[in-house]
Parts: sequence; C-alpha cells; structure tokens
Amino acid sequence: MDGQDLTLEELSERTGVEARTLRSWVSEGLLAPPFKPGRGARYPASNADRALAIRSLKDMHGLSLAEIGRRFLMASDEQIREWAASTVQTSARPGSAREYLNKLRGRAAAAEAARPEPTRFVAKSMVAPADVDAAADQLAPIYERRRVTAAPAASTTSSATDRTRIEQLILALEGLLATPAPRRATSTTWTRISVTADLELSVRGDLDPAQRLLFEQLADQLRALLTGRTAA
DNA sequence: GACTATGCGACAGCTATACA
DNA sequence: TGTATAGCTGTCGCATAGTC
Repeated sequence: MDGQDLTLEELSERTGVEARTLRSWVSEGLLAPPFKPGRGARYPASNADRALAIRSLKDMHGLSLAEIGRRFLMASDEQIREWAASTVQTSARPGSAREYLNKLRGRAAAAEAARPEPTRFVAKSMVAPADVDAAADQLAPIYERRRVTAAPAASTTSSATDRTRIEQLILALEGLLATPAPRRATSTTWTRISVTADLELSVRGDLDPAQRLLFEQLADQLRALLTGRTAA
C-alpha cells in the first residue's frame, strides 16, 4: 500500500463519521471497500473525500444515499473533492444556492491562480449571452431580476465561461425558488427536460414559455459539461 | 496454539419524515 | 393515526492477523 491508506478508525476520525456508518456506506457501494478483509483492513484515502462529500450532499442538499450514489457514478474525483470541501468550509446550516455558487467560484479562482492548467471540461457554450439576457428580460416582470457581472471572456477558460453561463441561468431562475418547496412533492404535474439519456431536470408545475426556455438552456449547459460536446 | 484487537456481514430496532 | 421509507445504530457470531 502507499501509506495513504486508512483504517476504518482513521477514516472515522478524519471525517467525523462513525465507523459503523462508514461500513454502512461501504455496504451500499458509496465508499470503496477495503483492499483486504479482516484485521488490518486498509481503505483508500479517497474514501475520506467521498465520506465528506456524502455528508455535504446529504446535509446541505438533502440528497438521499441512492441519489448520492448515482451522482458519484458521474462525478470526477475533482468534483467529489469539491463537494467534500464544501462540508469542511460550511459548518453552519447550508446557505442559499447563490452562496454555494460563490464558494465554488472562490475556490475555482484560487485553484486556477495557483495551478493554471487546462481544465478537464472542454465544452463550449451553446447559448449566446444575448439569449440569456433576452430570457431574463422576459422573466423580469415576474420576479426581480438579479444577475452577476460576468468576468471578461478573454481572461476565462472555457469551463469558467460555462460556469458563468450556468450561474447566470440559475440566478435568473432563483426567483422561482423564493418559496421553499415541501420535501416531497404534492403536485402531480411535472415538466421534464432531458439532459442526458439517464439524467433529466424535473420542475413541478407548468412552465410558461420564458421559464421553459431558461430551463432548456440550463439543461443544454449541463449536457455540454457532462458530455464535453455541444449539441446540434 | 491461545489470546486479543480489529473488521465484516447480517439482522433487528430506533428515529424522523411523509403519505393515505 | 397507522403505515412506509430512509438512514442510521446496536448487537452478535465469525474471520483475520499480530503478539506471546
């Protein structure tokens, strides 16, 4: 082993998650199993990040373990570390989506400044800035328009540009989230927008054309990020 | 080989929440 | 109010490995 492996106890101490709970997560496939069974079992150090990410996704975002497992299947190591870091840096109750995005932006900026290597995502934005502006203008009468000031395109990587585009879309949609939703849906009407073959956005209730346009653009951005290519 | 520490799988039970 | 579900949590029997 490489010395970075951990016993279950060390993993528990490092993550603050009880050993019994960690074993439960291993049995459900959320954490990697030990390299060998029995006494002296060593777990990969990456399990610490995964355990912290589970806590983050569960406590901050209310995801079920099953949903977290599905996200782990699609997530990169970098993404899992980012989720784990959000647990470390957020000791209080989770904040708004905007606060979360601000944290992501801050960490991304620091990481890029320290190690400006090419990003793993090469997706190009499929949505022209004017399209987002037009959609936001259409929604302006519905709720207060709030937008971020985009960084100059010449100084950003493609992934940073995509992140900014997604942020703009999310911020434009933020007004829809002003009323907290119940933990379980009671309405039977949903609008579903496919992102990939096994991923879709589901929005409770009917959407007007402007709202639907925004969600479709958000789905386009997510699809581009996940697949690394643009749609026709 | 005996003892001890550590870990595993299985099962039952507890708590909180949502739903009919 | 009863039932179902999710997410742990406690316990038990067993296996493995280190020490004497």
